[in-house]
Amino acid sequence: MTQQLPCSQTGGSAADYHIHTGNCIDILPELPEKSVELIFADPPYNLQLKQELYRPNQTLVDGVDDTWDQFPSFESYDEFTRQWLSACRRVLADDGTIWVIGSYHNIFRVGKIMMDLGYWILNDVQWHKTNPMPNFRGVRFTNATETLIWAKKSEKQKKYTFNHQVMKQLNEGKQMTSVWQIPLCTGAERIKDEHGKKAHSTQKPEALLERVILSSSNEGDLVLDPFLGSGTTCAVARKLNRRSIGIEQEPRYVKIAENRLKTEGTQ
Amino acid sequence: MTQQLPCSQTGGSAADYHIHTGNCIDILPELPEKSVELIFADPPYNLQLKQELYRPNQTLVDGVDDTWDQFPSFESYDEFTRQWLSACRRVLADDGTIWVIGSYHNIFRVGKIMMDLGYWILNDVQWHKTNPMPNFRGVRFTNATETLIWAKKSEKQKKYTFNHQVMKQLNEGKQMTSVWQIPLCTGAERIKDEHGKKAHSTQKPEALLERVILSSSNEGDLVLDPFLGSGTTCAVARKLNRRSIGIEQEPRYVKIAENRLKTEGTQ
DNA sequence: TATAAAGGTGAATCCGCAC
DNA sequence: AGTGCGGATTCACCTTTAT
Repeated sequence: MTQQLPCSQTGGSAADYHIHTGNCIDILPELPEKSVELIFADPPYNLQLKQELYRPNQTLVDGVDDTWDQFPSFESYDEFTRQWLSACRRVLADDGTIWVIGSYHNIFRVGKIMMDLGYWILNDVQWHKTNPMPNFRGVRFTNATETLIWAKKSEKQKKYTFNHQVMKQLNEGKQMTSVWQIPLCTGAERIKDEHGKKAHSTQKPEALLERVILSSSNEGDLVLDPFLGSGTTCAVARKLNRRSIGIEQEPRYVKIAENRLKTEGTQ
Repeated sequence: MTQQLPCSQTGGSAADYHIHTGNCIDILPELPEKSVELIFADPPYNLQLKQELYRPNQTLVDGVDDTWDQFPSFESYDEFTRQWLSACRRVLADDGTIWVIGSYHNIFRVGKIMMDLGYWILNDVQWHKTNPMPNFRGVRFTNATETLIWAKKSEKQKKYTFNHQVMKQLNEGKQMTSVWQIPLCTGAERIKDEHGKKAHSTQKPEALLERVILSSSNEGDLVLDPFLGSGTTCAVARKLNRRSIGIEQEPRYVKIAENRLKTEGTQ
């Protein structure tokens, strides 16, 4: 079934990747049930954009609609969140886990909906940015973290992958905690466009994905990213000998990701 | 109106405190509207601990099994949360702010409801515990944080207190970030009962409250804690010359708090 | 008295399999 | 679903006891 969808793919090795162009809410139902061992999701939290794209009854929003209550963007964002999280839960294997990253703008809504859908939280990991953007006006605390929710599919789920010893080794022989000190993705790792500007506004550091993938999947496992963006998940998955599927709606990001994987693959 | 409620109180100074015995959902409606400059709330987390946990040396972990932390369902917890947060919003001054602390068990639900009620999040501060309890079985990451949501009353609110320079001074001259490294409340600071056991299962460190109160209130301001517990908020508020109101449902905790304030007051 | 060793403990959603 | 058993599993800090 996957092959019927428009996608770029490699073939043959234990680190194959597929990239699908489109909305994950449309594409995920075409993937086989329970076929994915690990999901990493970095969903958008641009409420304004989402309000333009979705509403609870699935129709497109065009202009002012006075049937909205006082929190239209929250409601539409919640509906969007419920849909992609539900679609992810269908393709997640019964012994799989999911990671979702977000900031205080969206992570509370996302976490609440994950709980409502039956996901069972294992940890809330804090990505502690060692070089955060300062709050120039001094009106708040410098926002130095993003939150990753790590969850299994259900409360009753017995089996899931956690490579405790691998994490311990990455932490000087001591048990890894839920606080990960990792710098922002900058410098050579940050992908630039033809004008030298950053090609993607929220490119995640590979070090972050390395911890996610190493801790909660094994070699040969299939990893899914429903909001692939610049392709970090597929790139790190391949480096660590995991298979991967990426889904990305914006053709320009798909191009960036494909080029990144092609380039890095020849290195 | 406050005086008509059963409460213990001091009189006269800029650091007066009042402690009310009862459920904050019942008591808050009796307090004047918009009368409080700062709220710190440490509500039940609804931990849902379902079994006993032993350390590797076979000793039993003294978990939080208090009945006040038990809720029959997410829905009932959400309804409870909506009620106390609404009641708090009524008594909060139009230029005031609120802090709510929680863990991954509850903070996503709390944050979502805060947003729905119109609160506008300023920061999600991470209390990074320097000495957390390890994950003894090695099946998850050591849970090393609790989350504090700091919010103003509404998106449109222009004024609120943030003592940027005070925070900067507490951080070696550098802008304070949203990650606070503070140890657990242990040792002499931890209040013990007559048997030498911890008097409250979730007593917060004074260092945490100091940052909260110093950053977002001024001397003479009125601080409210709707879940006073062992009285840390009132104790720190008095030390920092803030007036305070504490509400606590459990008579045994009220006694502890009153005794703590009486004792410390004579020092 | 000083130093070392031993013991206690913290908001925790903490095992997996065979029978 | 309940029981029993083999096996893997812990960090920082404070207090108490021992040398």
